[in-house]
Amino acid sequence: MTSSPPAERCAETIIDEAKVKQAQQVLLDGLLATRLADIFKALADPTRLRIVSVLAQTELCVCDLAATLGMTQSAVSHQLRLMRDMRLVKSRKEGRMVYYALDDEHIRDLFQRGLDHIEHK
Amino acid sequence: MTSSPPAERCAETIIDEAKVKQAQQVLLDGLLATRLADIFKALADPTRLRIVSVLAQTELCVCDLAATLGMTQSAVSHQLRLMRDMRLVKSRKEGRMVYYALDDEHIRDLFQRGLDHIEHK
DNA sequence: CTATTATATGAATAGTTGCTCATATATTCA
DNA sequence: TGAATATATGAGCAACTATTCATATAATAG
Repeated sequence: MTSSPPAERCAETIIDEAKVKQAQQVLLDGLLATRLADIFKALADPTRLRIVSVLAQTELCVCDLAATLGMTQSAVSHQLRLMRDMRLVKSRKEGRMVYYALDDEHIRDLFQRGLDHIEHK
Repeated sequence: MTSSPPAERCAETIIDEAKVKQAQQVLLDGLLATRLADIFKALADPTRLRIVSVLAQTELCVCDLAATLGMTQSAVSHQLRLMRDMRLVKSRKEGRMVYYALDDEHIRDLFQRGLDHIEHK
């Protein structure tokens, strides 16, 4: 990747200097914003949400998950890998089956809260 | 919803028929999953999160927002358009300036809750 | 009127994402 | 052992996203 240009600010006008200063006090830090975005990204896909909705209730092996969703084993497995990397789910091997379960109370909480918002309103 | 389609469905094996049936009971409906995903998508970007963090506190005109974030007016304006389409923010025109403010308590709530999770843990 | 300025927006582009298809790995069974 | 089966994964691709750049619109100032 190329190095970014010199530290040239951002040549936009400022209307209210004081307001901008104040805004910058509450402005979410860049790294924090990225980490927070990653959490929401984990839930920003219908397939993953459906997986969460099921695993919030019970653990399930990959092929039963696939059958439940009506999707291919491959598609589900790929998503599970992502979700595992994001520490959203954990897996447990039993014979040739692998059982997945939710592994993040934050996610369960955000999921439920989002759902509440949609449902009563 | 109605009776299940022809036995074919998705040619994957099922390990535990009963578990799958139960899972399908709690499985999030496709349309609902999409709508919920859209909510989380709104928060799944660092720039939008930073905008939310500022607008959660005060309204601001586009160029002051741009200055606060250190981004171009165009980039911010494009995001604001998206956020407006998602009914996340509302705008108020005053002279040649346009002031934006948060317009969704759900979002403010989810944002704060996500932030809490990151911060104390 | 013309020039300036605040905002909006279309087109282009680089980066990301979610799936399919083919195949690899690993475990069980006959 | 070899066949069957549950899962994982790499490559490829189509769709989507966030930004930039150029320009359009609209309001104000002189």
